Amino acid sequence: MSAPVRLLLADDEHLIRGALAALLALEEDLVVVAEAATGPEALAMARAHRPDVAVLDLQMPGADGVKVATALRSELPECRVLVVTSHGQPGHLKRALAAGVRGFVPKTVSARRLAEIIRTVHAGNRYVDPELAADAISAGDSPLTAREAEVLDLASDGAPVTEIAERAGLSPGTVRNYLSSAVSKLGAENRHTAARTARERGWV
Amino acid sequence: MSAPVRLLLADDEHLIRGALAALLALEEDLVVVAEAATGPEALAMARAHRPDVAVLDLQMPGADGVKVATALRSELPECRVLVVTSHGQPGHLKRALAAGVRGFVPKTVSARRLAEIIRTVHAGNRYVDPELAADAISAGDSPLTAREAEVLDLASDGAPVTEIAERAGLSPGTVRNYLSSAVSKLGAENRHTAARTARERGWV
DNA sequence: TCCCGCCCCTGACATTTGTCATACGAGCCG
DNA sequence: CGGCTCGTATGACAAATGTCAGGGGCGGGA
Repeated sequence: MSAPVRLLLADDEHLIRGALAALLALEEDLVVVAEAATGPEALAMARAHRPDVAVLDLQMPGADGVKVATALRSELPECRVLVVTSHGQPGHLKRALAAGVRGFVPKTVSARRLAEIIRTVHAGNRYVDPELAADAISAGDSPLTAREAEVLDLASDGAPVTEIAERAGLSPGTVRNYLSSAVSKLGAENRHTAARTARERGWV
Repeated sequence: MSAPVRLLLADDEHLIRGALAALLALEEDLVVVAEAATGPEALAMARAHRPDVAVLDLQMPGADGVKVATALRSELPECRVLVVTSHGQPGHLKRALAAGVRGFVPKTVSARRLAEIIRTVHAGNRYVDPELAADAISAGDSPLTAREAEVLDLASDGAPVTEIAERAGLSPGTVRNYLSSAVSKLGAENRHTAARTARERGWV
């Protein structure tokens, strides 16, 4: 038998992380060499322990899984990254893939299945949960231009147009135009629903 | 030694649920007698197995932990309920306590700690995570009247006033009045931010 | 080269909001 | 009973927003 796969586990929920570590430890060919509760901690641990596969939660304080993956890609290219997510939005999938993530799975999979996927990823293959992939494909590509997306993003926390304009360095009229076209492209009722659907689809 | 504590575990994330079951099984006085992935399933399992303590995730498809807790309270009053949450909002805490939940903890606790808390709850005591409790206390009581809260809730998905008025069976002018007073009470910029802060504080 | 799409802006308009004053009935407390 | 708050409603006005119709400038592809 070859050397075991060395894992880094990063999740902010202690309960989950510990439980996961325990379950994965049952697999003979897997060994958890490091754990982290935050994005920066995950990076530090990765540098220190150089795992074969990093299993990252998407939502972590400090820096999310995708950010960590991006950093890892340049610092430790030989370390494969597998992202695990609670309630997966397709938008994150796209971002994750762009960041060089090799696997993307929801937490609804079983531990046994996760172990298999870890092996798959370690072998150099990719794995994306079929359901999440379908969602991402059905969401399609963003019809929004860069500016429209930016403005919509700034609008998503309910700020008034003047503030958006200021933050984007645009004239208020321009902002309204972008918002208007974004809303019509998304078939939304108003900018708030537009912002939400754009976020759901991963277009912002 | 007395009989072991019989547990129901409900969480939609298979990974977590399985891992949790495995960890809790390590404790000699705890035994997981049922697992569920959705709210309704949790209820059915509880009816069938009559556990001593139900450990419920706050977020589940079908019916959330609080809804399940409410149902359990009337159907199986002798079953203690412990709610576990990923990223706890104080609002849910208040709702949960009102529903007769005996314990409320974030998933950042360790498995060992969780086991202790399960024992505490089983003994008839209450346990609320200190940090979450502090948040809830600092959030205070809702300054909103029932109608204001209702209207704000309907407004939270970005619907226009006319639609809110229709859905609430009110005149549009009245809706605007309520919205206006709610916004000023919450010190918000507009109804959207007001709706969000109200939701964060658990006032809707 | 010319055209087209995107970016940025302006101005004008209709509609939707937020805000205020005011009103009336119901229920509650002193 | 007399005030009080709450729910409900109007009407009016100001401000914000959504929608159109333009018009430059710039870069990339036919």
